[in-house]
Amino acid sequence: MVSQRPRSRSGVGQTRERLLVAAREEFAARGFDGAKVDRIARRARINKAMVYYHFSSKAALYLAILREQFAAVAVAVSDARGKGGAPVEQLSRYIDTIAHVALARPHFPPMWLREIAEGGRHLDESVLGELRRVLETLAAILKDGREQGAFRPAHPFVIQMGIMAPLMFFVASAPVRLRVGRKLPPAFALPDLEGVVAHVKASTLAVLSTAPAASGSRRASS
Amino acid sequence: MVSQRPRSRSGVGQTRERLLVAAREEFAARGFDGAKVDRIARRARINKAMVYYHFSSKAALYLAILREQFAAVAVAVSDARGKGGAPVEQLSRYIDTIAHVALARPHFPPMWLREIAEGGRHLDESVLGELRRVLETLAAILKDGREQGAFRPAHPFVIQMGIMAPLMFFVASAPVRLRVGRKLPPAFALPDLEGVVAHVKASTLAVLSTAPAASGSRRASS
DNA sequence: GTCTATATTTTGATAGAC
DNA sequence: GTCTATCAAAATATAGAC
Repeated sequence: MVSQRPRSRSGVGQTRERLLVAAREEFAARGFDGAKVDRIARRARINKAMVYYHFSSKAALYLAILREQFAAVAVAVSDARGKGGAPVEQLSRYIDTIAHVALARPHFPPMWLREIAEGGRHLDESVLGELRRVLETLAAILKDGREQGAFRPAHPFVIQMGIMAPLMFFVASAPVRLRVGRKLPPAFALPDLEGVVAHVKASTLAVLSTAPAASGSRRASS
Repeated sequence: MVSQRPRSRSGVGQTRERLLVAAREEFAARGFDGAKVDRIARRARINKAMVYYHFSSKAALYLAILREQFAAVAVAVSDARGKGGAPVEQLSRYIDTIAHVALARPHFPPMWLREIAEGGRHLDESVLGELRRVLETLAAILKDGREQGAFRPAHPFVIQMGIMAPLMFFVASAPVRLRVGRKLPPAFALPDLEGVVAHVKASTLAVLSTAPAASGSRRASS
């Protein structure tokens, strides 16, 4: 089940990269069961046997990609927290970071949605660990805020849902939104991610904030 | 591609119901590609040939289930809106209704997440139509609120993400949350749906509201 | 309406030459 | 490291008897 990366570095070793890129696209677009090894190989312009040279199975390949994606998210939010600042600022940066990762790694949101739907059947301990790191980063921010009197008590899981879910959903739902929006009155002009980020920030901070909201200061959308 | 329901009503006609129940479970748990017709038949305690007697293909069966689920959501929110009341009340009821449907039909959230991830590949016009009805119901509530000066302008799509996404995500993520939470400090006691509903209501209303928030009146979680 | 085969294709995975 | 050829096991779908 492990990725058994060959240690020799002859040639550019570009094949493995192409394989990973192709697999990421295929898994994101079709899911684990919908993805076909043949198709991955074709996309990567390599032979199917090469897939099994680099990874012991389709499942191992999938897991490697999943792990890399979650690790990237965990590192990103951890780095963001490392920049310090007031709790409100940190939370805002946390949200920006999630949104940024979702944009920079467009395969992450669909894969994450699928894993949720799947009940996490493909998640092993290492991936769960990365997930925990993300949640712990958020929890630390909330704790700081509470101790400094800026935030009221709140459940990290709940806050995480309020942040992560709309962002993942929004990015992943682009194709569906296009199709639904096409037959809707023009007042429904499709929003952009920035609008969603602004909404998530405003709504999350409003719930957490202990300070009376300055009425009229926050935009709800673009 | 259509469900070609036989018109004869001899016997209790229970087979078809069992088939639908089994298929719903299988599709929700495994997705379209992961679901196997053999397994659906076994679960329904019928023969595989019976599946094809009732539905022309696996895809047609899947679509029938998807359509029924989305129609139920559309009807539920439409009914909820029909009960009238002030915009704030209506929006609150809209959120309750979505949460209630997600609980009453536990297969809906995972199927919805998967369809999003899939880019809506299996959604046909009839399903998209139901989806539009849901969005239009929300848009009508927001419009009322805006006209009555209770809500500030907001993008229906964005508001929909802020409501739908956390609820779907939360319900569907129960298994993953269990596994992640198991190794987290006890302060992370798992939240319940009510906590999420309260958060979604509070945060959405806070963003939309034109009235200064009464500081300290809203709980963020349970 | 229901079942027992069975046809046909696809798919994950491997053997073995180069 | 890379390819060709191929196996063995699923999986969708159908024929046809009862």
